[in-house]
Amino acid sequence: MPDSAIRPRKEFGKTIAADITHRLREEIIACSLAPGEPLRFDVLRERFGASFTTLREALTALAAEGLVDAQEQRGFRVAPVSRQDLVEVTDARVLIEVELIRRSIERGDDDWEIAVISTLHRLKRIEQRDPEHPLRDPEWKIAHRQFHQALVSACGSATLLAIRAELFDRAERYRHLSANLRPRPRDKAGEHQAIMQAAISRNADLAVQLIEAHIRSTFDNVATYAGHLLDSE
Amino acid sequence: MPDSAIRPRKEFGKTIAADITHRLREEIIACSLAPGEPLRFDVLRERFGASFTTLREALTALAAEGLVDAQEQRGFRVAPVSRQDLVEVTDARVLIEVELIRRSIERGDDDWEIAVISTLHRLKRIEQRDPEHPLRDPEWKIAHRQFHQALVSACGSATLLAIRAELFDRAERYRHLSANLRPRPRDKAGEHQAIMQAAISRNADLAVQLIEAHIRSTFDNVATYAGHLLDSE
DNA sequence: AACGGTATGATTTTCGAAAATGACGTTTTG
DNA sequence: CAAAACGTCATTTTCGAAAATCATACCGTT
Repeated sequence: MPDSAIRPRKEFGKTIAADITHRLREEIIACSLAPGEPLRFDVLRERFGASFTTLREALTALAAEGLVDAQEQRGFRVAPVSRQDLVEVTDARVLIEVELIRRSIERGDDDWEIAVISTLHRLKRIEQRDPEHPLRDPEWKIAHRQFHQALVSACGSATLLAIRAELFDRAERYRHLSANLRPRPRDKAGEHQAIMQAAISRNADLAVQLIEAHIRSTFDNVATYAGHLLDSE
Repeated sequence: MPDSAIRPRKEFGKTIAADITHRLREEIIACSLAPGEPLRFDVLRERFGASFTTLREALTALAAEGLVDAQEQRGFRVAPVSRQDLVEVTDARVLIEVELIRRSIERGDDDWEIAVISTLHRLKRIEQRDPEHPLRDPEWKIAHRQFHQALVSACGSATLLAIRAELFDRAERYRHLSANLRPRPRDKAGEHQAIMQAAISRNADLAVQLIEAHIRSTFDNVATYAGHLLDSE
C-alpha cells in the first residue's frame, strides 16, 4: 500500500460536490470571495472546474450554513456582512459556547484534557513562526479551530457541536475582515493559555468568563478596525 | 389585484428545487417517509416528478438541516431516529427556546402581544374541530407552529430563530412518531394557554418554567409511547 | 421628454444521458 | 473449504445542452 494517510489533502470528500463545498467554504471564510459578491456560474465553473449542477449543490449546502445567500431565480452571492449579523453571531456564540464549556468541564475525561493541552501546545508552536500575522497562516487557522473545538468536545451533544461549528465559521469570516486592517494582533496566546488552565483545573466559572471575554473581544476588534465595512451594505 | 394572499399554497418557492425541499421536509417530519428509509432517486423521481439533480439539491439542503443523512457515494436516507438524538434535540431546544422566550418577553411590543394572542386563539379554534387527533390535522400543525414561533418572534435574533426553527422541525418528527401510538392526546390546550398568559403578563420566570416543562413533556411522551422505535437503530 | 411595453442578451435553472462507483454473486486459487 | 479476484448489475454522481427566467436597452405612444 503506497500512501493513504500521508497524502497532501487535495480532496476532502469523496464526492466532487463535497470537495467543492469545502473549498468554497474556505474561500468565503477567508474573504477571498468578498462578502456580497455575486457567485456566477460561469466564473465558478472555470475557477473550480465543476459543472453547473455540482456547483449548485455546493452553493445550496453553504446557503443552509449561512455563508451564501440564495436569491431565487437570481442566483447566489456570498452572504453579506453587517453590524447586525455580527452582533447576532457573537451573541449566539456566547450563549452556546458558554454552555458547552460548562458541560465539557463537567464531563471531560483524561482524553479530553489531553486533547485540550496538546491542541494548545500545537497552536503555540505554530504561533511562534509568525507572531505578527497568524491568520495568514493556514496551519494556524486549523490549529486554532482545533483548540477551540477540543475545549467543548466533551459536552456530549453532537447537535450543539454542529451548531457551534457553523457559528464559529461565520465568526471567523469577520475575523478575517479585520485581520488585514488591524495594525498589531492582540495577545491571543495569553488568552488561550488562561482558558486552557481554567478548563483543566475544572474552574467552570472562570473558564466561562474568559471564553465570553474572548468571543466578545473579537467583536470589538472587528467593530473597531472593520466597522466601516459593515455599514456600507 | 386578483389574489396573492388567498391562493391555496401549491408552490412554496419559485424554484422547483425549493419546492421539492419543502415537500420532502414535510413528508419526513410527518414520518410518511420513515426514519432510516433509503431515499432512492428512481423512487423520488417518480414521486415528485423532478430530475436527479434537482432532487439532489433538495436532499443536500435537508441534510444540512439534519433531516436527511448523506452517505457519500451511497446515496441518501431519511435521518435515523435514536434515543440519543431525541435527548440532544430536547436539550438543545430547552437551552435556546428558554433564552429566546426571555428576550421576547423583555423586548416584545404591542404587535408581539397581538401575534401571541391571535395565534393562540386560532390554534384553539382549530383544536375544537378534532380534539382527539390534532397532529393529523395539517392546519393544526401550522397553527401550532405559528403560535410557538410568535412567542419567540420578538427576541431580535434572526440567527437564533433559524436555529430554533430547525430544532423545532426535528422535534416535530418525534412527536409524529408517538402521536399514532399514544392512546389519548395530552392536554396541550391548557399548557399553551398558560404559556401565553405568562408571556403577556411579562412573567419571564414562569414562562420559562412552563416552556421547559412543555418541551420536556414531549420527550417523555415519545419515550413512553415510541421508546421501542428508538432502540432498534 | 416621460412612460409603458417589447425584444434581445445574459444568467440561472432544469433535464436526461453518460460516467463513476459500490454491492453482490460467481468463479478461481491456495 | 476459505478467501481473494473478477464480472455483472444496480445506483449514485457528474456533465453539458436545452428550457426558463430575469435584466436591460430599444421603440412607439402620449
